[in-house]
Amino acid sequence: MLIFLMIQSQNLNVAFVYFCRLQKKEHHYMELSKNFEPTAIDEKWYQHWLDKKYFNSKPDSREAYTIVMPPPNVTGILHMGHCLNNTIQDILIRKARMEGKNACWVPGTDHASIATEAKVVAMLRERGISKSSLSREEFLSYAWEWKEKYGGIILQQLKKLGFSLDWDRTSFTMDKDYYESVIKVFIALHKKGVIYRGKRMINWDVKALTALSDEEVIRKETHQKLYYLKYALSTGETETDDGLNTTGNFLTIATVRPETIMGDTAICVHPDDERYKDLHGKFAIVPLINRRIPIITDDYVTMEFGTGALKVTPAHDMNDNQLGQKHKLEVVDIFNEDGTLNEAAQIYVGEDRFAARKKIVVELEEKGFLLKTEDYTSEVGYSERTDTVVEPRLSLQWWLSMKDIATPALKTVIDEEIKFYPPKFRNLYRHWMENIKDWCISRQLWWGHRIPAWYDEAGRFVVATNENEAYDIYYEQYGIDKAVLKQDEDCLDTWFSSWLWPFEVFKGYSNPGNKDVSYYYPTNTLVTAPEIIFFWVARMIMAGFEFMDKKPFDAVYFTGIVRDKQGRKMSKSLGNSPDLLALIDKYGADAVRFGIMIASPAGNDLLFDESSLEQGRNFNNKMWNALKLIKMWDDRQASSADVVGGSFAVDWFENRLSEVRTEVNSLMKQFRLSEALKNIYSLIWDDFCSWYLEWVKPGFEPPIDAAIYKKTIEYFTALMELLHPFMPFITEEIYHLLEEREDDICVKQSKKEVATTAQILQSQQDILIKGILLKDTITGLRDVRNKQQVKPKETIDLYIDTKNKISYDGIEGILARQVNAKSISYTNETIAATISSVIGKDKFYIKTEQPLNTGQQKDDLQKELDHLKGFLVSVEKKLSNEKFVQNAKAEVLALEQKKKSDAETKIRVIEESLAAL
RNA sequence: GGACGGUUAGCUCAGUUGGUUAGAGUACUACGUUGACAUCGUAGGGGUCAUUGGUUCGAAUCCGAUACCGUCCACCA
Repeated sequence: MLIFLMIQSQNLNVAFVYFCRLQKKEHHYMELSKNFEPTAIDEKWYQHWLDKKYFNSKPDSREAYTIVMPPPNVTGILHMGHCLNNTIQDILIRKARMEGKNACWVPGTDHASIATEAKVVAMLRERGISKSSLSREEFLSYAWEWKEKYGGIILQQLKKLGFSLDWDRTSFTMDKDYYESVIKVFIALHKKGVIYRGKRMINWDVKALTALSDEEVIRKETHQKLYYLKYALSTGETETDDGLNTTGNFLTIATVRPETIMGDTAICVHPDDERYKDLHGKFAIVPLINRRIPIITDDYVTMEFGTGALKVTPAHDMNDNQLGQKHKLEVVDIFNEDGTLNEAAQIYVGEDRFAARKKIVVELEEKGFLLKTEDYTSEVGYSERTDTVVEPRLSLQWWLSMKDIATPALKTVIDEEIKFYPPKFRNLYRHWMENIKDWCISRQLWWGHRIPAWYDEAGRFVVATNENEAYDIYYEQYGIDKAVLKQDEDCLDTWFSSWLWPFEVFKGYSNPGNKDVSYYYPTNTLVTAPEIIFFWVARMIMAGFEFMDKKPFDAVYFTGIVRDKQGRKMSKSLGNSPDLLALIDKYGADAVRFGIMIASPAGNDLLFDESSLEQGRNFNNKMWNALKLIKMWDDRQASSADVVGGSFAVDWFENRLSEVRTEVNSLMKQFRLSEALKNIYSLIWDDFCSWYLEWVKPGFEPPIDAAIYKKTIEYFTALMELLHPFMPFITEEIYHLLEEREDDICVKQSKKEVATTAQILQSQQDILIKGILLKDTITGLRDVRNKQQVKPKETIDLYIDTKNKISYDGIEGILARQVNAKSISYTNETIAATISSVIGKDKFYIKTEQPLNTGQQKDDLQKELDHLKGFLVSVEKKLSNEKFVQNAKAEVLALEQKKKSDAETKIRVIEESLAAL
């Protein structure tokens, strides 16, 4: 229609030009989809980056920036924890890469002995094969088969999120070299005398049939019953007196584990407990099995708990065991390794411990030994891997003495040579390290690093790299050459291999001093979950000092725990973990990365909510549409006329950009990534899209100024660079769509920021301040229009009453356009028949065609007047306070005085307006 | 039982050495679709900063106590 009219008016030339622009617009519109469509774009760029080998790192003259990825279990599938963890690492790595560092991020997997062995056993069971029917070699070949098939799944899934890992360096804790290093480490520590064998109380997993370290035991509040049992008192007075005759009197004890009474070898009371004073040194008789046991005293016993009498079962309780050692008690082990009762129990032999508990309670009650039962809640240990109740058990295991190894590792964190973020974890670390216990490193499993110890038939053993060496050492040590040696069946705790990770991925132990390890080690940052601070972080620090003589990393960033909307920890058993791959399909990788980062405050847990992913997707679309807008502008017909004051917009944005860039850099140095992202988000959405683009947007008719167009492309590019570490795919795509480019944003070197916040020049400050004035004025006038129901399309005439006309220099054009004013003029007098409003210190009159609603205006002005008067009172109160004037700093005082005079000016202006109405 | 952390808008969080009558995102409300975007725009409402006592001219901020929540550690059967 417009074109038709133009032709009608014989303005043929203009019409023709306009028609061409329309065509061009149409063309661009077809080129770019309505919204950002991530799937194909993500795949395209990831492949491109791989083809270009951008993620591959080799030692060179640049500074290295190294991160070793915490290796996920080979059994793992991608979950929210991985996503959060690795997104953070990717952001740090990509940022470093763009800052000109040689960024190296090493991927890999952990063999996870218990978890993997459980998976393999389950797989075999499905095929109808039991583990016990297989030889070690047969089982391991199934396990490797399983690993080859499923062990890489998680790494493939990580690629979907765009992680810039150096895939050529992919490591596995059971790679040949790695395996050999673990064995060598064992031998070295054994030689040093810190690895030893010992029969001790350990946490036993009756399902996995293996020892667990303390850290692998999860304590959970558990509802139980406390049984009060009567033990008959024996007439016999001495140790040798074997009479089972009873005095007819009883002693009552309280226990939650009645099935262990067959293992009782004493009853213990507090020496000061008046109730039992006459029983010291006497004997009691265990119900049902009639074993006579001594009554001993120890101040370990709490008089107030239960009856104040404790049954002592040294084989089945950590504390009882210690008591037993102290008092040299007999140890009666009544359980098999699978948690069933053995011959020593005499009764219920072969029954499971919990089945036996039920039955024995019934029998005790029937025979009159059960006095009463109470409900009781206490913490019970469960196996982290199999979730069965852990059985304390005496067992011969391999141990690593920790005291000496821990010393330098503690010091380095206390001295902040290794920094923890957030720092609160330092205390936790210190406490654990100061109270460190020896580490049980053997596991009764096949999948893992086999303990390099060989035994003869007499139980004597040697530690050696291989069988031949074992025979040599054995001969040397015992002078026997005809012995038959058998290797230990057990393997090492998984963490005994992963504590070498930061240097062994560079073959730092197997090939000491090689080029890679000297270049990349110590690594820069470790990003991990606080749950494994003891399992892994602490031990890596120890290994670093023990084997490399250097700390493994400069900083540790502990991520939060990912929780669901209700604050519950995400877990498989709760089923509240979303399907990450489905989310990536739905929202795209960038949106997932955005969503998880924006919701992840530094040092806090992350409450995952899909709505933050939606926010990420919307952000993608916003940027996509900004791109479409810019592509519609045509720079070829540019004039140099600055029709709408675009040059102010250009200057202003330049300064905003540099301001935010400085802020972002500073936040990222402090690992405040979520806040950095918020700043970038707001810079793009608010400052760039909502303000800048609107300010430079050409009208329908005039083309955009060539210089402004060029600047706009430059700014958009800079924004994409800033955002790239967080959202790599869309930024790379837009980078290439903005202009024809040879290079990629992925490896683009960002400008070095020289200025710090303090160094921002006064002229820059002035521009930023003017920007604030402009925005406030626009917002204020739009508010007035809204309240007065002036239709958006309706133009106004604007009159400004200001003492400082110069402050509107260069922004009048933008202001007029943004508030749809057809004219702006200055005045010192009240303009009749207008809407008046006070914004900042200036007064505005708006002339419209609309009938005026003076009531509404009066209300608004009155409201503001009340607020200002209240404000003024508080300021005056402060200023009339002598002590304040005496004590406050000069700046503060000046500020208060300025506040006062500003408020007074505004009040006067508003009062004038009110009077005029 | 011990240690540490937290409590700010309906929700998720900022708030730098005490100094505008406390900010953001999201949710909410009103208005608005002709050309980047309704997955959007414009504007708005919303908080006794957990409670309480103190220090100070001045406290969300520093100190003490209380309550609640969380995490870790610990041997009360």
